[in-house]
Parts: sequence; C-alpha cells; structure tokens
Amino acid sequence: MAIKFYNTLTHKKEDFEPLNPPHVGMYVCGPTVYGDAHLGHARAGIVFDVLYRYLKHTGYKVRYVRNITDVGHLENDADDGEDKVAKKARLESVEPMEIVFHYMRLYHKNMDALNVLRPDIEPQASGHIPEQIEMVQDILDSGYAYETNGSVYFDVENYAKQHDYGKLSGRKIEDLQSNTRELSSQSEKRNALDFALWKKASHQHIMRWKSPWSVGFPGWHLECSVMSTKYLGDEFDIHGGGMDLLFPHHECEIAQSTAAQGKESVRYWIHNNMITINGQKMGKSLGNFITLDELFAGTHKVLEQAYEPMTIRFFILQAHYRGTLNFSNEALQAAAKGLKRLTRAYYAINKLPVSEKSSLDITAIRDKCEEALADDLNTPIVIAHLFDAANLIGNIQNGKEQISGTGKLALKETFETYAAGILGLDFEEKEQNKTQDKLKPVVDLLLDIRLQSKKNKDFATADKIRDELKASGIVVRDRKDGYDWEIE
RNA sequence: GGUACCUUGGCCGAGUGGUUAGGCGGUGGUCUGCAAAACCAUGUACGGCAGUUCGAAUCUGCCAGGUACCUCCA
Repeated sequence: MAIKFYNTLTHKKEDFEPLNPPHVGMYVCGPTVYGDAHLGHARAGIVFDVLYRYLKHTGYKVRYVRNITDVGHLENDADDGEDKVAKKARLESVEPMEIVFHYMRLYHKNMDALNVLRPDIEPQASGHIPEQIEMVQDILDSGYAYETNGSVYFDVENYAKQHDYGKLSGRKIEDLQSNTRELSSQSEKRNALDFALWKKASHQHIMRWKSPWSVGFPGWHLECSVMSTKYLGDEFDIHGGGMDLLFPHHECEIAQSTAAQGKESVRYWIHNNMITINGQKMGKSLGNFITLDELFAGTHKVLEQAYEPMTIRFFILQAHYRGTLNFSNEALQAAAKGLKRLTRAYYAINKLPVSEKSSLDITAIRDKCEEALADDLNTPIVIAHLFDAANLIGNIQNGKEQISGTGKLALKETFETYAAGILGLDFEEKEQNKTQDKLKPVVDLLLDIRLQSKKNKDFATADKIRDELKASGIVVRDRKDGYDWEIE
C-alpha cells in the first residue's frame, strides 16, 4: 500500500518514496532548551514519534535525528537580540551549559513519560560549531552571503534572483519586503529580510567561538541545515517540525542548503499544527502556557485536575496532526475515559471465552488501521477502529459474538501492534500491576467470601466487603459466577 | 496592512459530491439482589446567503465570525 503524506512544500498529499529504500532519513526540529517543556512540545514529540514508529513498522530502517538547540536562538531578530540560553543563564547566574543540561534532562524526562522514543541521534548545536563555520564559508563562496563587521548575513535579495525564497511558506518576496520594518541606521544588514549566519559576539556575550570572521556564534537557522545533512546526507527524506517554524526557520533552511550545496536537502516537509487553549494559541505572552510538569501534577490554574501522560498522548492522537487541537478540561477528561475503555478492552482479551470458530473478522480491523495510517498518518481513524475492536470484545464478553483461539491472538496482536506499538499507548501500568499482584491473594480471599455471602443472600456482608474495598481504592465488578477487580 | 487557514450535533474531533466516523456526556433499555462494568438503542450536525449540479456539509462566489504567520515559539 502506498503511504501518503502531506508535503508542506507542494501543498498536497504525495506518495512517500524514500530516496534510498529501505533507509529513511528523518530530521525533526527539537526544543530550544531554555525553559520547561510544554504541551506544544508534547504534540510535536508525539506526532513525530508516531511517524517514526509507523515507518519502522512498515519495514523501513529509519534514522531519526532530532536536535537540541542550545546556542544561536535569539530573543528576537534585532541586531541586539540576546541568546535565549545565555539570557536564562545570566538571569540565574549559572553557566549556559547548566541551563542547557537542566532543561534537556527535563525535556527527556517529560518525553519519556509520554512514551516518546528517543531519536537515534540527538545532536546539539553547540557541538557542531566547526561544521557550521564550514557551511557559512560555503554560502559565502556561493555568493549568497556577505560579511559586515565580523558578522555574516544571508543575502536574501540576491538569492531570490535565482531561487524561490518563500516557496515553503507560500510567501512572495515582494510582500515580505513591503511588510518588514525599516532597518535601523546601525544595522549591519543590507536588507531587512537578510538573516544572520554568523554573528560577532559583543563583549558581554559569553557563548562564543573563533571563526574566520570574528569570535562569535552561529545563527539559529544554520544548525538544522548543518546537522540534518551531516547525519542524513545532502539530500534526505523527511524534515518535520511545528508549523510555527515554517517561516522563517524552515524557509531559511531551504535557502541555506540550496545556497551551500546547489540543491535542496529535504524531500518531504511535514508540519504539525498548534495546540490552542480556549481557541487561542498557547504562548508565553498570553499567560495560557501549560508545562508538562504542571499538566502531570495538575498545578496550573486552568487545570481542574492532574492528567496522566498517557491521557495527554491519547488526547493528542485523537486529532489529526495537521489540525489545531483545542485544549480543555472537558476534552481531556473525555480522553481519559476513552483511553480507560480501550485499556480495559485490551486486558479483557485474555479472559475471553474461546469458541470453536470465530464470528468476527479481525484482519479487517488491521487492514483499516493500516489504511488510516497510510493516509497521512490519520491516527484518529486508527483510534476509531480500535474502539470498534473494543466493542467486539464487549460483545464477546456478553456472548453475542464468538471468537476462536487464533482470533483471540489476532485481536491481541492488533492492539499490541497499533495501540501500543504505533500509537505508543502504554497500557502497562507497571507499578500498579505490581501492587495488584501482591494484593491478589488477599483481595481474592475477601471476594471469595463475598461470593459465598451472595449465594447465601447475605447481601449486607457482600456489600460491606465491596464498600470497604472501594474505600481503599479497589473497585469490584461482578461477573457471571465470579468477579473482577482493579485498583483505581 | 499583507498572506494563509479555519467555522461539523452539549463538548472534543474525523470525513467528504449521493451510504452511521469515533470518543466523552445525556436519555431509555439489557444484565445485576443492588451497583459497577459491559452491551444495545437513541442525536438526521456540518457559520450565513447565493450559485454550479440530478444531488453539496463537501465545489465556486460573497458575507459574518475566529485563528495563525509576517518578531521568539512545537
């Protein structure tokens, strides 16, 4: 089956054909590590995690590179913009690298909790200064950059004469020019659209490296062009990131790579959309910014409760990655319940009664899941099919449908492949299961007694046992001639 | 101001020229000693106005509302 992805560059769904099958190179813009990871990071992390898992599932050998931006990302594009990491370091009176490692660890911790797999390579910009200097030189050599006072800028106007600057973001250079503010008289740039490839460090700027032009630091856009091609080759398959990076970041990447090597690097640009809160984009300036730690702990003022990482993951995957996703407590609570239902269905599979033959076609569910994933990674449809499967499981439990031993295995395998393997929904509540195992003899004993009481119509005792267990967090559900229980 | 995009039932969210997306919630029911869980049934939704069409929520135009990008952001 042909896999289709929406390519931002061509504005349409395209068949995915890797350059060197079975190998696939995939680069995704990672975080700038100067602050807590938030819901937006979760979405990008999860979306591309599912893409990564899916490509591997279909048999590709994927090299997944996701960078850590730890230098060069300025507060703004003005000439006096301060490096984000350096600023944070200054404010907290620590080394920039302390900031970098602190937030990188936090990011990893949060992503691990969301069951986001680590990329194969996670390069840091600060570890690739020589390569970045080399690329600046290449761009200078190609004539698409100029040096002013120790800084090097990309010459957008000149580049646009030969190439299409704005092709990715759908912008026209004339519009961009008419919309940019006037250059200040002190500016080193020839044109307001030009962006920095290398900047000379002011004397208070602490993150600095030697280069042929000055002691300074690389421009933000450069690192991605450099590190993607270093690890994936001059040309590679997929470049991902949030839609907010489309312009200028990714547009500049295209320009840089084209200028430096005479051709574009990226074949498929894939962008995830934003998360909104009450219809508005999440942003620091808007004060509606929710970090993942706050979300997991329920400590932000807009949160009615804490939410499990898996609930967040499920919530995000219930929407297609290219649409905006609106956050609300109601929506997250609904997601939590839906996920619980799927989890219960999964655990019920083992206990299903086996019949001679199956009245169900499990392969049809598998096929539909495959089809949905191949159609631009349509995770909400996959989830809808998993709910169909959950429905079947309920019907088998109630004796309305029959399933054979092999059917049962197929059902289990479907959940494991699609829900757990590709969507990355981690059904295993490890700690809880351990407790559950330890308590099993005790709880079973009580429930055996309760069963006997029920037979003797001693409902007072039966209810007392159920109520007491519930008070200690154990929920009992009666089955025909038996019971189920779980720790809530 | 420029450029894009969006508007689906109480909420979240797929989809798309003609057959029920799905989830959560609500209501009724089955099961149960009672519950819980599960299952069944139930909502004829697609911003407004025109147009194209045998037929549009799906295409076109206009209008209204919203959002994003153009500055840092996943």
